[in-house]
Amino acid sequence: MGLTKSEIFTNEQNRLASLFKVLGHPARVAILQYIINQKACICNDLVDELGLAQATISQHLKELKNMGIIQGTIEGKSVCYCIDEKLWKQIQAEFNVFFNQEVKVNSCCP
Amino acid sequence: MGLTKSEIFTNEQNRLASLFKVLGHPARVAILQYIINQKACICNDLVDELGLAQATISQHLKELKNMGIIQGTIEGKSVCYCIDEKLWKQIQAEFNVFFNQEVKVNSCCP
DNA sequence: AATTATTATCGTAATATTGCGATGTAAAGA
DNA sequence: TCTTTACATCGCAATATTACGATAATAATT
Repeated sequence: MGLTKSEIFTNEQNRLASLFKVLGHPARVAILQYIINQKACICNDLVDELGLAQATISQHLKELKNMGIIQGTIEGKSVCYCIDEKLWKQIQAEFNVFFNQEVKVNSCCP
Repeated sequence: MGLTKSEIFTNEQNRLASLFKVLGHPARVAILQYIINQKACICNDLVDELGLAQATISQHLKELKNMGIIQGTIEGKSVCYCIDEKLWKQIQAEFNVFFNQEVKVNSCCP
């Protein structure tokens, strides 16, 4: 046990869940907000900005990269991160499809 | 370690992350879709519908209830679950605020 | 070439999550 | 009352996540 039974769910359910999951940590929310709001491309600044160790930040960045939400470009000895705006908008759209499902009226609901 | 350092993040960041987190499991996505799409109020049917043990379903329902996304009404010996539509729309709005932040243009981004 | 700066990765400890059997509880029905 | 049904909760095992120090890798700087 302790292992999610992905095989019993639909691809859509697994996809949605993994998108939600990667956003389900305050450090990753903070990292995204920071990258979105900086004009310049930040990288190591995240370590100073958030109060987490460099290894920890790097790990969170990796998860965001794995989902394709951010991209990292090497610039000399540092790395510049930015949002993949296309995917960003697409995720929003996928979430809205989920939320916009018409909720059927149930007798027991107030 | 192994403990999320909530205290270093803003309330908004922690709030968003916990909303995303509760949706970040395919069983909970499936449960929500099922409740949304049933006209009648379902309860134990979830155990048959998804391939998970009753104890497991009950635990996922509890997490959704704790976030206020669903409500359970006792009806005889069963429980009728439904979406809290008001909160449902509010969560969607909170997500959209997050996604609609203007992404600043970065020199390094393609 | 040696040093420094920036990031990634590895290994590991602490904690959280997932899943389920067993058991408890409360209402309905026999 | 006894049994059945429908859930909730407890306790546990397996696995995942979070965090960080140490170290490796790479590029700039001296």
